[in-house]
Amino acid sequence: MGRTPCCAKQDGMNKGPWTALEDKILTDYIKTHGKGKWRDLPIKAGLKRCGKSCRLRWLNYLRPDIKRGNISEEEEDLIIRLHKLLGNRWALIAGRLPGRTDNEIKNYWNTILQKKRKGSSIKRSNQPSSNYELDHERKKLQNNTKPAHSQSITQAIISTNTKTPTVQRTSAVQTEALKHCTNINQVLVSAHPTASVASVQPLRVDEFSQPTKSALENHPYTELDENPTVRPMENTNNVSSTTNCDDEEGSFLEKLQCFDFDLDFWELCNVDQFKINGVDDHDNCDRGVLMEKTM
DNA sequence: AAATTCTCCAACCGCATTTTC
DNA sequence: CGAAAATGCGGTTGGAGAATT
Repeated sequence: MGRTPCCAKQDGMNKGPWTALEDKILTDYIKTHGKGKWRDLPIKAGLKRCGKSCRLRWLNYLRPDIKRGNISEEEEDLIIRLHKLLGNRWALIAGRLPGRTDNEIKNYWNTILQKKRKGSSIKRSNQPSSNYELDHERKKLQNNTKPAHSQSITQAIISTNTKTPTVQRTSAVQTEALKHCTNINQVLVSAHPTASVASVQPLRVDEFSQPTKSALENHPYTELDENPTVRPMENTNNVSSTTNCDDEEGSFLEKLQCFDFDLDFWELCNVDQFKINGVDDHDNCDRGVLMEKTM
C-alpha cells in the first residue's frame, strides 16, 4: 500500500529520553488544545519529536492520572488473572487497572512476574506440570479466599466491552469476545489439575467452531471418556435458532466453545455465570458478547 | 576501585486496525 | 468501496543504575 513511515527520519528530530522542557511543552500543549491529532501535534507545539513519540510520552508518563511503581498485591493478582485470561493483551489488561499503562504492565510482567515464575518452577522442579499462575490460583483455592479486590475477571471483561464507544462497532466487540473466549480455553488448560501448560498447545476454538474430533482426542487433558472436564458439544447447530439470546443465560460458553467446565475452572476465573447479550441477527447472537456477570 | 554483568523500564519500531476522504 | 492517513498495540531494544565479581 506504500505508506510513508509515521516517524519519517528527519534531520534535527529528537530521539531517546525526553527532557524536562519537552515534557513541559507537550503537557502545556495538550492542556490547552487537548490530545489527539498526534501527527500534527509536534509541529504545532514546536517539538522536534514524531507524533508517535509524543503520544507514547503522554500516555505512558505525562498524563495526570498516571500511577507509577509500587504495584500492589491486588493489582498483581489482577494482572495474573487477566493475563491468564487474555494473554499478552496489555492494553486490555491495563484498561482494568486504573492509572496503569500497558507498557508498565508489560514491563512488570516481563521482569518481575517472569522472574517469579522461573523461581517457582525451580522450586517445584519435580513437578514440571506446575507454573507460577497455577500455583498462585491453587493457593487461593486451597485457602478458599477470594482476592481482596472486588473486581473479577469477568467484570473486567464486561467493562472493557461496555467501554466500547457509544456507536458500537459490533464486529469489533464480537472480535474481542472471541479473543476472550479463545483465551478462556487457555485458562482451561492451565487450570486442569494435571495440565502441563508449558508442554502443550491449548486447544484452540477459533471462531467459536467446534473443535475437531482429532484435536480433542489428541489433547491430553480432555479425557473424554473417564473424566469429561472438557467434552465436545454434540450439536452446535441447536443454538443458532434463537433470536432472544438473553433466554440462553448461563449457557454462554457451552454455546461458544462447545465445552463444559468443571467447578475449579469457574472458581479459578472467579466467574459464576455469563449472560448473552442479544444482538441483531442470529449469527451475531450465536457469537454473543460477554456482558454481565451475575454474582 | 574498576570492570563486568544484571535489572529495569522508557522509548522505539513495525505491523494491525480503525478512521477519513 | 478502496486507498491513505491516523491511531493503537505488542515485541524488542538500549541505556542508566544497581549488583556482583
